[in-house]
Amino acid sequence: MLKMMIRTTTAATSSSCYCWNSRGMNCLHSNSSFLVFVNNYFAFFHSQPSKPIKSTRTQLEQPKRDLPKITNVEDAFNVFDRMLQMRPLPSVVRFNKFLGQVAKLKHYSAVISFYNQMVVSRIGHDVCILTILINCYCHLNQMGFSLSVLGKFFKLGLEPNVFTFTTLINGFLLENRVAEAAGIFNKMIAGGNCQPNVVTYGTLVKGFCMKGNNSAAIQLLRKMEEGACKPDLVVYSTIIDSLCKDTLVDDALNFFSEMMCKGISPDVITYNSLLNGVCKLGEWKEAARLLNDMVGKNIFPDVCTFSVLVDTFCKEGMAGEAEGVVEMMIERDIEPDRVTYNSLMDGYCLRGEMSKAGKVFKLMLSKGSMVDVVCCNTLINGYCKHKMMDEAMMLLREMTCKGLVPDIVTYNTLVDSCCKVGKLGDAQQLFSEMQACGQLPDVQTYAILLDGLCKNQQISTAIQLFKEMEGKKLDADIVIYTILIEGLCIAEKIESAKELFCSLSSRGLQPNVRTYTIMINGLCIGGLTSEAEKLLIEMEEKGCSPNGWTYNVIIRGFINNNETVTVTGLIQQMVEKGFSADAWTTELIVDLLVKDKVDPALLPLMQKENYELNLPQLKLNRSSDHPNKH
DNA sequence: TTAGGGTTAG
Repeated sequence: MLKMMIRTTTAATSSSCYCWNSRGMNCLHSNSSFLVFVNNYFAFFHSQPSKPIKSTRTQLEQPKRDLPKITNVEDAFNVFDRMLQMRPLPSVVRFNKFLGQVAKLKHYSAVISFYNQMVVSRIGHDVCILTILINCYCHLNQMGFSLSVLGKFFKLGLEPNVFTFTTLINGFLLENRVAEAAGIFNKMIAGGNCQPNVVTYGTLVKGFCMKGNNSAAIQLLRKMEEGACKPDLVVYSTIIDSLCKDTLVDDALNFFSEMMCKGISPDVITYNSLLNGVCKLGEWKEAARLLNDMVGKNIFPDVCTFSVLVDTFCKEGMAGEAEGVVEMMIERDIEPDRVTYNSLMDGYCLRGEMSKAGKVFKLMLSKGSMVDVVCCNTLINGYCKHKMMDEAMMLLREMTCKGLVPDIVTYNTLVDSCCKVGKLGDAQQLFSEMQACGQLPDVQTYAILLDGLCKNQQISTAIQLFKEMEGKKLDADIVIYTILIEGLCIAEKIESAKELFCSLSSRGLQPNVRTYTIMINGLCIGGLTSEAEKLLIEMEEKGCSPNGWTYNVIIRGFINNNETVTVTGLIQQMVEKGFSADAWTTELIVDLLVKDKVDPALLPLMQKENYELNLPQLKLNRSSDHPNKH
């Protein structure tokens, strides 16, 4: 079905020339576009032996296997039952191998249940089995149980090894507890018996990267260089990936060169990180170079490489090209996975082609267990963005029927859209429902609902909700306070808005350009134009430069308060700073000029900005400017 | 037999 869909669309688009430069960067000419490169690349790829990676792996892995292959949890239960019935019972090592396989399939709860049955059946423990158990609790975010297993080591007289400690470090990192992870690492270094190895270092490097602390990660890599445990491909790739995610692609490429100079060869994962980094920046030439480089090194793209390309094409609004990539994957017998299809679906959503997005979703449904919460969220987000609330709500109900648990993203998306279409009751109902289902609202959920309430003139309910949020020990950030200040201004409670604004510094919060602009707008609405003007100066002094929206707001404020004397100076300031009046402000200014209420010296300024001084024309041009656009 | 890196959604 998808192939048919793909063929229909690509036929219409593949002959066109494309400019890949929606972000204004490194555009290739249409005749040498990245798309042409990708096509050439795949032509090369087609000439290569079929399925190079898959066949090699199978040949290598087959003879090693001494347990029946377990592909799902049902297999695991059957195999375990058979093992328990064997006499004599299989060795602990065999049970370990079995549990290791099940853990690799991410059936962590099943592993714990098997372990408990092993205890009942008096099958012995060893360091390995307890480490597997710790790993399972870690992945289930139950560090408390992981630590109690560690206690078991001492009770049984077993000594945790480097695997055990590395697993614990990883567990803390999974819970974002980097300091505790680093604590174990430091104890290992200080202890002497069990020194960290390259995997331990790699785990901690990942932890620092997760926290966005690239410099700590790099420092650790440098420390490794000084010692006996040298950084390997994984350590370098982790740092390269993190730098790419922070858009520091040049730094990432420097590490890439450094790594190769040390004789460490990159693999498909390293290239995928770099490719993703350059694609996100729109650096197509670099992307093409990297793909060429991979080919030159006989590194074959995998499903993730293709998914990055699909996602990039989709984000650029080139769903047709993304379909082409999916088709190439299918032709190459590389099965697109849920990430690939999800990106494609998102691409259709972005273009408003919701029926095509729905078709991809159905295709995924037909492939068994491919649909997960993320896929549902993507489609729900698409429906919401196009105000198809009924379809979005229907999908939420379908998710539950299919046993998928809607997460915080699902609810935040839906609550936000209900607020935006004015269905506040539905938004509040979803807010209650999510809590009843055990999904605790986060700061973003509160921000969404508070914004909805404030924009719909329900300030007292908003304040009540804000208090509820404080009671839950959720830290309100500047976004929350800005929403409340705006709500108070909308409710014409300017004094309360001012009070809240003034209290920000004592709460350790710094107003941003949005906060200042909203407060300036509120002051103008309340007729307090001189205070608004003071605030405009103050924000500049405090290092928060006003933007175009700020100037438009204050200029309109002065005009609406019939204080036209100051307007000329403000317009001059705005133009000097490279901002311009939006259609709404322009209309007000032109009106003043027509009525001869402002300095005619404004005329050249307005002409400088190329405004047509013609009212009907202005009305036609009037855009629906929104604060968020600035 | 046990531990670390890459692609998707608000």
